[in-house]
Amino acid sequence: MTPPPRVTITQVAAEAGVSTATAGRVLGGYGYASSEVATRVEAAARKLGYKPNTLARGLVTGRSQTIGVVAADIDNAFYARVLRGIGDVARPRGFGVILTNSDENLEREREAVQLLLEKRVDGLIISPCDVQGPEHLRSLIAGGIPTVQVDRAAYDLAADSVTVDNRGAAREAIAHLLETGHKRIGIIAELEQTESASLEDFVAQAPYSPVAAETLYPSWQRLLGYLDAHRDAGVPVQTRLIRRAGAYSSEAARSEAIRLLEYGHRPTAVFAADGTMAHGLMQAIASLKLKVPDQLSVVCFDDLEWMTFMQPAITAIHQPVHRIGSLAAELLLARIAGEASVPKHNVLEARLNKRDSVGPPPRM
Amino acid sequence: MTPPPRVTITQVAAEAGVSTATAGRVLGGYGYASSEVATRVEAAARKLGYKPNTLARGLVTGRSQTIGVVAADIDNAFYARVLRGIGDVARPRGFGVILTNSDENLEREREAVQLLLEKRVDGLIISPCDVQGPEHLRSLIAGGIPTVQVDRAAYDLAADSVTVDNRGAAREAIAHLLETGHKRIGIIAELEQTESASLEDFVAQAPYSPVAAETLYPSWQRLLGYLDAHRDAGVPVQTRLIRRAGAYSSEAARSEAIRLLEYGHRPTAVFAADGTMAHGLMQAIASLKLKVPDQLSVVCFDDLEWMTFMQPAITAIHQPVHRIGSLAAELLLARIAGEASVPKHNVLEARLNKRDSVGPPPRM
DNA sequence: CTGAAAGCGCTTACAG
DNA sequence: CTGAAAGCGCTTACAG
Repeated sequence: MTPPPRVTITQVAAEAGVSTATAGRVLGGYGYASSEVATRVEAAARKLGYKPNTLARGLVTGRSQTIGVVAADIDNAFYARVLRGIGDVARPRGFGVILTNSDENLEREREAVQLLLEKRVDGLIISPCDVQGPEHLRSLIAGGIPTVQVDRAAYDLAADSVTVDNRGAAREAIAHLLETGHKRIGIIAELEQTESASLEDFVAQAPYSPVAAETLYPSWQRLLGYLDAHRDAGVPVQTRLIRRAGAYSSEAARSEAIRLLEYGHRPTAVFAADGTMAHGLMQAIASLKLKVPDQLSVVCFDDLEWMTFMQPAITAIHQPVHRIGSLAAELLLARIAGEASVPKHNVLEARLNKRDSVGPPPRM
Repeated sequence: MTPPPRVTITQVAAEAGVSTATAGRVLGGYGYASSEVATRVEAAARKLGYKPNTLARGLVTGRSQTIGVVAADIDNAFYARVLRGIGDVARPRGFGVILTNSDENLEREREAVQLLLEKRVDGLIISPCDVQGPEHLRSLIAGGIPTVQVDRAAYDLAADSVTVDNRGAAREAIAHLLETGHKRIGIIAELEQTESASLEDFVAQAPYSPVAAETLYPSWQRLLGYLDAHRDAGVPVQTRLIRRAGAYSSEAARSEAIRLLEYGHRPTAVFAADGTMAHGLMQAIASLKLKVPDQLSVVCFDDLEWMTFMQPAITAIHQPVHRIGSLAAELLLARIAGEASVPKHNVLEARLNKRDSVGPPPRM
C-alpha cells in the first residue's frame, strides 16, 4: 500500500525535454508556447498522468480558486438549496467550495471563518448568526476578504448581501387574507433574538418608524409585513394574536398554536412565518381536528419547501432559494475578480402562491 | 481597497527574535521549544494577527487536512444530512470539507473527483453514480487515495462503504404488513438503472440466488426485501403489484400509483421504496380520495424524513442518515491516519417505526 | 518563444 | 533547545 508518488511538473518537463517554466506555461495555460512544444508537453503530461497541484499554484499566485461557505445549518433544506445554487455557479468557473456550519453559534462561526481563512479561500459566503455586532466579520472585511452575506444582513457591515423581501411578501400575504374578509389573523413566528425593543414596543413602534428592515432577522421582518398590512387596511392589530415561539422549533410553535387556536375568539386565519412554525401549526390543527381551509385558512412562508409539497390545502410563499445561492456566488466571484463597487443589499422577491385558495372566514 | 498583506511566519519570527524554524515549531505545534521562547513567539503571532497558511503547510507535508465529498445531489435532504454527519466529525478533527455534486451524472462525477484531486484532498467520500464499472474510481483507489463510499457500493471496488440494510428493513416492513393480514401488497420503486436481468427475471430469480445485495442500487435492494418477505411467508408475488417508476420522480411515481390503485383488485397496502415515491403515492391517494389507513395502509422508506413529519397516518422506515455520514468520515479519517485494514462494507440497520399503526386490510 | 533563477510560506532533516 | 539550509511544486519576472 505504498502511496504512489504524485507526478510533478518537473517530471513532465523532463519527459518533454523542456524547462519547468515552459511546461508550466502550457499546462497552466498562461504565457506563450509554440504549438509544437505544447503538444509535446501535453503528451508527456497525459502519459505520466499529471494533475496540477493547486496548493502549490495557490501559494505562488495568492489565489486558491476556492470559496468558503458558512451555513447556519446544512441540515436545513433552505441552506441545502442555497448551497446548490452556489455550487452551480462555482463549478463551471472552476472554483471549489469549502463548507462549514455555524449552527447559529457565534463561537462556531468564528472557528469556521478562521478555518476558511487558514485554507486561504478567495472569498466567503456567510449567513451571519449575529446581525448586531459581528466584530470578527468586521475585521474580515477590513482584511480585504470578499464577503457576501445570505439570508440576513448584519447591521452596518460593508459587505454585499442577498436576502429575500420578507417584509413585502408577508405584507402581500396578509393583505390577501384581509381582502378575502379575514379580520382576526394570527401569526406564529420564531422571533428568537431580542431586538432592541420588546415585542410590544416593536409592534407599537415599528410600522411607524423607518426601520432598516434588511438588518432585522427574517422572522422580525415577516412580523413587520404583518403589521404593515394591518395598518394599510386600517385593521387594528390584536397583540393576543401574535404568538412568539421564541425558538426555531416546531414543538414551541405547536404549543403557541394551540394557545392561539383554543382562544375563545379564535382567529379565522393563521400566518406561519416559516416552515418549522407551519409544521407546529399543522400539528396543532390536526390535534384540534380543525379543517383547513373550511374552519381556518393557513398561509405560510415556505422556506423548507415542504408545505406546498405535502399540504395542498395551505397557501405558501415561495422564496427563490436557489437564486439566493447563485446570485451570492456570482457577486462573490465578481468581487474576487476585482470588480469593485459599493457593497449592495440585494433583495429578491418572494412570490405568494395564490393558486391554492384561501377560504373565506367561517361564519360563527 | 488594497488587500492588506498577510503576515507570514517570517515576520513573526523576526518580531520574536528567533528563526523561522523555531517560530514554526511553536506555531505549528511540532518539535521542541523552551517555554520562554514559546511565549515570546505566541505573543508576536497574536500581536501581528498571524494565521498559518495551510496551503504552504500542505505543500511540504503532503497533507491538506481536507476531505472531499462527491454527493449525488446536495439538494436532497438525505445528502444534506449525510453532509452534516461528515462535518460533525471533520470539524473537531480540524479537517475542512470540500463539497461537490455529481447529479448522478458520470461525467460530472469525473470532473468532481478531478477537482478534488487537484485540491489535494487527503481522502474522499463518494456516492458513486455508477455501481457497475467505475474505472475512474478504480484508478483513484489504485492511486492510493483513501476513499469511502456512501449509500451504495460499487461492485468489486476495493474501498470501504457505508450503506443501510435496505433489504432487511424492507423485508421487516413487508413482513409486518403480511402479519397484519395484508395479502395484496403493492410496491412502488424507482428501479431506474437496469441491472443485468430484466425486472421479471430479477423477480423470478433474485430471492433464490445469492445476490450480493450491497452492490445493488438501493431501490433494487428494497425490492429484494419485498420479495424475501413474501417468500418467507409463503405468499406468492403478483407481478402486477410491482410498479417501477423508472425515475427518481414523484410524477412518475404518481402515475404508477394511480395505475396500481385503479386496478380492479386493489392492493390493501402499498410500500413506497423511498420518500419521492411516497410523495407521488400520497398524491395519487389524495386524488382518488382514499383514506389511510382505513382503506389502504401505507409504509414507506423515509429517506427524505418528510413522511413521518407530515403524514402521521403512514408507517415509515427510518435510516440513520446522520450516522452514515459520521461513520464514513470516521472510517476515512482512520484510513488517512494510516490505519490500514481490509476494506469493509459497513451496513447500518434501518428501523421500522411501528408506533404509527398499520391498519388491517379492509373488508371487501 | 524558451530557460535559469528566485520565491510563495511553510516544514524537515541535520548540525550544533 | 535552536538555527541555517534545503525543498515541497508551482509561477513570475527577467534575459536571451
